[in-house]
Amino acid sequence: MSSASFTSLLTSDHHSTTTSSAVGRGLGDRIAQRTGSGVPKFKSLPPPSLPITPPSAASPSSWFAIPPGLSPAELLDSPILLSASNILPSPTTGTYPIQGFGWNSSFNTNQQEESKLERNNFSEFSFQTRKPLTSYNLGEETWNYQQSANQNVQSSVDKPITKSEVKQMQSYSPEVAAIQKNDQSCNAAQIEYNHYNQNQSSSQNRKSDDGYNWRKYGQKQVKGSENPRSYYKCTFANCSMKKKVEKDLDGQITEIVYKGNHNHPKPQSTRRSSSSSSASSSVHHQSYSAHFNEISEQSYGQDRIDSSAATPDNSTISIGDDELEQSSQKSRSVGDEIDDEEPHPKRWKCESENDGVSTVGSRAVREPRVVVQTTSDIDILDDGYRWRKYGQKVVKGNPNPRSYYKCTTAGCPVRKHVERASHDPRSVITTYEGKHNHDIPAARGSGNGRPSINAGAAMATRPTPLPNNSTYPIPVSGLRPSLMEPQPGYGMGSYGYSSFGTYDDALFSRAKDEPKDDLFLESLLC
DNA sequence: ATACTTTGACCCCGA
DNA sequence: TTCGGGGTCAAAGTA
Repeated sequence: MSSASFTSLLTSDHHSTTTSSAVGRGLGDRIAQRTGSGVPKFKSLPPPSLPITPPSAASPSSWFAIPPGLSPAELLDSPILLSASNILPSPTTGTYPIQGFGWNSSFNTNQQEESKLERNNFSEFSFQTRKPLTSYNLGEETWNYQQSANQNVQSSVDKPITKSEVKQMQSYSPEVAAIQKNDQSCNAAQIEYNHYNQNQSSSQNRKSDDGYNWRKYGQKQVKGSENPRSYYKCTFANCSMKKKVEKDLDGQITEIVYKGNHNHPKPQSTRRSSSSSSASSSVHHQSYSAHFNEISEQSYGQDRIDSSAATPDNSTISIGDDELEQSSQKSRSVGDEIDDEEPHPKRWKCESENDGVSTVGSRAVREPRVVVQTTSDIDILDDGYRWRKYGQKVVKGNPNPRSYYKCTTAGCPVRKHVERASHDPRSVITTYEGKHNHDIPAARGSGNGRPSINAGAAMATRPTPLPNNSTYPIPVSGLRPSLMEPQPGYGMGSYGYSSFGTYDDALFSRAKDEPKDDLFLESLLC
């Protein structure tokens, strides 16, 4: 949970043994062993990921941009996999998008490819490299980090991670588990979407198959969208978990927003999926689903449920299985229906505000935006301060909701709001109001300021503080504020920035929208 | 009879 | 202060 743990994990490339040693023969060790380097566990872990693009809607090209002459198989072995293009910060948290490591290919994969996937557990990482990797060179330090991530992922590809390894990691490395938690929440949320869609299309089930029982308590037509929004509460006694689901006119989910936390284990399924086609995929899915545990465990999982049958020992592994399996099944089953013609990628978002890890990405229409809001509504967001979300609204002239945050430090007047730009849905504008009258708070449970992966790179790209009430649309990509170390005095100013759904988008949007930081831009484009 | 969904109305909060 | 809209309630409807 602690951001410091996050930091340490991600900066421990060459020191990973300090933590991995405790993991025993866990994933980290094995990867480190194979790579000869440490394992930044967070990124080396199987990608959490969301992006289970419904094949029926998503163009493969939206996930794969395989250079001419290269085959997917070659790409699997290519070090450019999981490039920075996949690592996109959240507009609010600035944290890396889990979907950057998306499993898209996994879920878009046909059965022929499946054997490969089974051999290479992590071959389902997203290949969302729409532009040459060089475009994403954000500077040496950042790049090094990415390389490190790539290496580790590559290593993962080389050797599947076993369920036991996953469990070991979870058991012995709480930091990893904490990080994974966020990832999985996103992953699982996306999975849920697919699962949901699957059931919708097949049986018109109205119940979402995230493993929990939900009671619909309202539906509303929200402004700025033709899609009705349904409100659900978890039916478990005293559980505060809610979710909002928006569907388009076709009944496809376009957005899922989770809020709160389940205060109970996921109810045990009373109907296990017995889909035959996925024994194998289930196996390989176990590997990564188990990596990213808690939220997913809380929020998503097995199919039909019986609330009364909740089990405390609710294995993440088993939880993930059905969803992954089924989403995978669906992907396979409709793989031929992939729509290459979707002209306008639609945003999706997955974030766990509570833990400061979120994802933002671009995907094809019909993929839901998935947001996970945990109960505290307080978090260390992108800038190192703690924010309490106090509102959200769709404002006039912009169909996109604006999140409103207050700094949680007593007496501090600073507020900010975040919204996706109406003129360019790929960009998110954060506007700060006021000045912090205090230093950046220490991260919870740690002496460090906030989640940080690469302080050096972060500092090199950190936006210049702006005057009050500023709106400063610059891409978060590369800035990765949440990865930045606190800087004395930084918090005394205010600034804003915007982020973009895809790395390449960010680059070009930045070029267009943010001409101020030429050096930064150059570093991106060189 | 029970469980769940639908839907109109109301409340609250932020613009 | 007003207004609009998101979120919620709860009665009615449905399976």
